[in-house]
Amino acid sequence: MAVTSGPVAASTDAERAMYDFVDAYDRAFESAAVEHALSVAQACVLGRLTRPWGMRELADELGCDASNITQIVSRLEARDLVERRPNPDDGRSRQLVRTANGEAVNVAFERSFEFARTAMSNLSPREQDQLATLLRKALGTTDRSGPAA
Amino acid sequence: MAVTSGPVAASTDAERAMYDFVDAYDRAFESAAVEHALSVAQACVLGRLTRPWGMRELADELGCDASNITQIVSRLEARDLVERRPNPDDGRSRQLVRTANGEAVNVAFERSFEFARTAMSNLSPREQDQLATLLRKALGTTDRSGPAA
DNA sequence: CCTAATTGCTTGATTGGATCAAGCATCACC
DNA sequence: GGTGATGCTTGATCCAATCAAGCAATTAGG
Repeated sequence: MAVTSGPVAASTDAERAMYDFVDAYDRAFESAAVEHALSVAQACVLGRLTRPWGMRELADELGCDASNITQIVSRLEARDLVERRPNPDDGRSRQLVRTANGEAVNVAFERSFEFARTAMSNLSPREQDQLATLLRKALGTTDRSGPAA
Repeated sequence: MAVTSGPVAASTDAERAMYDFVDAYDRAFESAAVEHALSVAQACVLGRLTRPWGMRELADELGCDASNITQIVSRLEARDLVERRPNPDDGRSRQLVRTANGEAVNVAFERSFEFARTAMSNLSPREQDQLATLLRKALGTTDRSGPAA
């Protein structure tokens, strides 16, 4: 059930478009993960390791318990996708990094997860900018990209 | 780990906006579910029952095994949120409906899940239309709302 | 220094979600 | 009315998530 979205009652047309979009995104993510024998959670973790991360740090980033990260990482480590290194500056902490194997799998995963690229390729550059601006505005985020008025 | 999105490598600015948006959506959904002691999967199922559904039908809709639905529904039923009725037209099938209780919880859940409404309220009506059009175009869906040339 | 509190991570237990194989009841078709 | 499909459930297994507890290393105070 990759799907969080649903036919929430009394939604406007714009809201419906949002649901459909998020739904498609989530399904595409899960499907790409499964292609490479990863769970969603594992793909999430693997994807963040563009630099060494501490376990605690990852737990905070992903908004879950540290012990959850422990077990997910243990499974990734058992498959030689990540490595727990000692942190030279703090004996309690670990530095989590991708192995060469993990790099390769992550690259393959990102290639499979073509949702974003496909979606964008359906839009002109100008439309892409518009979309980014609208999404950020909808989120209430200060738009860091737009020419904004 | 409500989050499927992640800092996927080499993403453009527009892709980043997408990730952030989906991430925010998913987190909001889960958070609203938890507020009402529902899991994401339970909220998903409960939310679809605007009419009676068969178990098989639900499984297809949500893209999972029928036995998965069985257990989720069993938990919802144990909490008196849904009811399994016999299908008068087919003795094998069930008609899954919300109880009065389930209706109330679902309404409360939808009220809590204000993400869509909040997001839209940050946009003018014209911008909402634009966003819907762009999202549908990005999905490659035939836009059913737009003036679309 | 040396203790005490804090911090980072792990373990164990428990719950829920997801999938698969198997089974049972009902239906549909011939 | 027997055979095969269909709808749902059960049982087993694995993973994700959370909580309580614990250990080790660090930090803070005396």
